Amino acid sequence: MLSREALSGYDLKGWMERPVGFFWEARHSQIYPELARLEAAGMVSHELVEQEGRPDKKVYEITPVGLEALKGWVVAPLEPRGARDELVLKAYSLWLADPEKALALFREHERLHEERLRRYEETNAWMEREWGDDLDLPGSPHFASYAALRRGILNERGYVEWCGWVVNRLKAGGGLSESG
Amino acid sequence: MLSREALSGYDLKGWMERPVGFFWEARHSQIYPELARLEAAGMVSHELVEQEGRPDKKVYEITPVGLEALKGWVVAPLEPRGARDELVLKAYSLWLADPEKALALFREHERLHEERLRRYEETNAWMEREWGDDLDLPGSPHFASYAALRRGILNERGYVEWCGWVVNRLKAGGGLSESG
DNA sequence: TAACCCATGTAAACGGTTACATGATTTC
DNA sequence: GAAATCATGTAACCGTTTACATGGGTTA
Repeated sequence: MLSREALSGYDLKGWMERPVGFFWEARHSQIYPELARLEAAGMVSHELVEQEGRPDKKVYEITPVGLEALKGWVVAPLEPRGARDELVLKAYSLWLADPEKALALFREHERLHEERLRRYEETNAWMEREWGDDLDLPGSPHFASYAALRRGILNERGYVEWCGWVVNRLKAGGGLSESG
Repeated sequence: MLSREALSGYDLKGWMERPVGFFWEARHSQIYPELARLEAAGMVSHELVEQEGRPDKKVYEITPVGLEALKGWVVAPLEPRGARDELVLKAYSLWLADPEKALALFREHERLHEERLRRYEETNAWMEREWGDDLDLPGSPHFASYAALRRGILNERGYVEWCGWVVNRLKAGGGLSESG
């Protein structure tokens, strides 16, 4: 985020909510110590900006050292972490569940992911309208934002489809495995 | 897992690798203390099984108390955690990357997820062949395993598609945002 | 004889969350 | 008068990972 523009800890927290929150999140209690740590490592530096009518803020920018480190990290090899999705974990124990309650749970999550998908697709449309040709240029930050969003959309689509599938099976469902 | 059959810590570790590892993972260093904790809480109990030619083992089974707790947990509400996918995080900084190296990274992950997808689909075919009609019964553990696997498949499909999309953009890519 | 499987644990470190803590300004 | 926004931090806790630790049996 700091490679795109200079931001305060509070700004970073805000970015975490909307565009970046689609694929990463962090609380302010993680952000502030991390900024201090990065500054001690020479990756970022800050400037105190005095404001009127609101608290002063520390605006951070990335240093040349930090930028080089970031560039290295981007293309560094990465072994994919094993997935950890609690709803899928619940699905694995679904055979033990009260069918009514299970149905409600999966319907709720279907709705939730449909809502997310809708928001992502709105953002997608906004990006295409607003940023147009930049989205074809891999050297543009707009392209990078768009790429991250695309992943979110495909993920949510799959999730909605899956929840729908589970809901249908539960609705049709023949009760327990042996009894009628 | 213990609600399906009685297992040792080592067995649980094994299950984590193949069928369960598709959606959850845990190291043995987490499993053993957790079993002890669950036993202290009355959720599971163990029996020492002596073996010849190999170390003795502790076989754990779920208690009635544990089973009730599990049934409650399955249908308990769950607020979805924000996604944390490091490759998507890298994608967000892709505009800073050496295009050659970025291409290699995403090609590698495309391959990796294609491979996973293939394995999942093989397992899927195996389940349909082997378990047949059980897969329609929400009260059957086979149905639950199948449901969890379905999520993995949809996820991998989306991932492969996304990596392919990024690779294509990088191949076509017009270099930096302003220069030629 | 080296590597791998079976089998079970502990200790230190790390990343992240929740809760604690403060306080002025603006909006409802 | 209450709630939300702006703004920054710390402390305790918790789940997880990495590394440490042991040791017999089997397979290549």
